[in-house]
Formats: sequence, C-alpha cells, structure tokens
Amino acid sequence: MPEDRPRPWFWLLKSEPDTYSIDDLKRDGTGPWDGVRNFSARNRLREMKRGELALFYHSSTKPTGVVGLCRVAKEAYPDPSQFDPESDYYDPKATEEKPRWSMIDVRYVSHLPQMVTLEEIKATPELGEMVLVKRARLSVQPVTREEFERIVELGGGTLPKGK
DNA sequence: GCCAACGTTGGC
DNA sequence: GCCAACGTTGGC
Repeated sequence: MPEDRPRPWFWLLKSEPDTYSIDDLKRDGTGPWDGVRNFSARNRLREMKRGELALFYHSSTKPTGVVGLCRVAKEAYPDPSQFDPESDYYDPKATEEKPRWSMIDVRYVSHLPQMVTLEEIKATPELGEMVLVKRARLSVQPVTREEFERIVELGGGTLPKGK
C-alpha cells in the first residue's frame, strides 16, 4: 500500500477472545491494546491516528473472523508491561529511556450483525489481497478502505459516521 | 494437539 | 549481512 494514500487509514486488530474479546471492549468502552511484541505490528501501531477505524478480529477460536469495529482512542505510547519483570510481556532490552514496544487505546464502535469468517474472506475475490490472507500471522494490519467497507457490508453492518 | 509459516536471534 | 536454529502464531 502506498504511503501517500490519504487519511484516514483503516486497520485490522487481532485478539484471542479468551484474552480480550469484542464483548470485553464493549463492556469497557475504551481498552488498552498492549502486549504487541512483533516489530512490524508495533510499527503499524505507531502509524495509527486517533479516530481511525479498525476491524476487530477474533483469532484462535471457532470460527475465526471479524466480529466488530473499533477506533483508535489514543495514539501509540510506551507499553508499561515491557518494564515489568513480573509481566509476561517483560522485555529486558527495553528501558524507560529507550522503550522498544508501543501500545494504543481503542474505543468500541459496534458489533457486526454477523461475523465475517476467515473462510468467507478467503472466498471473496476482492479480499484476496488482504494482509490477513497474505501474511496471516501479523496481528496489527493495514486494510484498504475498499476492504474495510466490503467486510462491513458482508457482516451486515453500516459504516460509522464521523469521529 | 499438530505443524506450516514466518519472525527473531546470534554466530560467523 | 547471511543464514541456521529456534520460538511463536494461529488455522485446522
């Protein structure tokens, strides 16, 4: 995707629902997106702008797929768990002066009326170039506007207006 | 639970 | 800077 494409950009965020589900985010209103320990995913987090929309994807469940929408509530800041030796996400190479890992906050927007499964996405020709299909393991991904809108449509949802 | 794909580390 | 070894993700 060209870097000069106009804002807003669109995103896909993966979470295991056993860890943090769309229902958890709905309950919380705004939630932390932390624990990312992969450099490309982190770099994507750092590109995300407040107000931009993301597809909320449930991974490692049956079936996997997009279940709803959220938006960036707070842009990237240092993930405190990297400094905490007690945390699963502790990184001994990170220091307060030179943090390695970032997190964002996201705000709940909506559930899609129907989940859009990975199977469905793979079966939709216009979605064949999605990062989700091409680089399955990346947990924070860019999505084109067209892909975003197509998935919302497949899920029977409506595009949220404004910020 | 398996295992393919792929990201990261570290020796050279 | 390459690449083998190793670790992790995530669909199935």
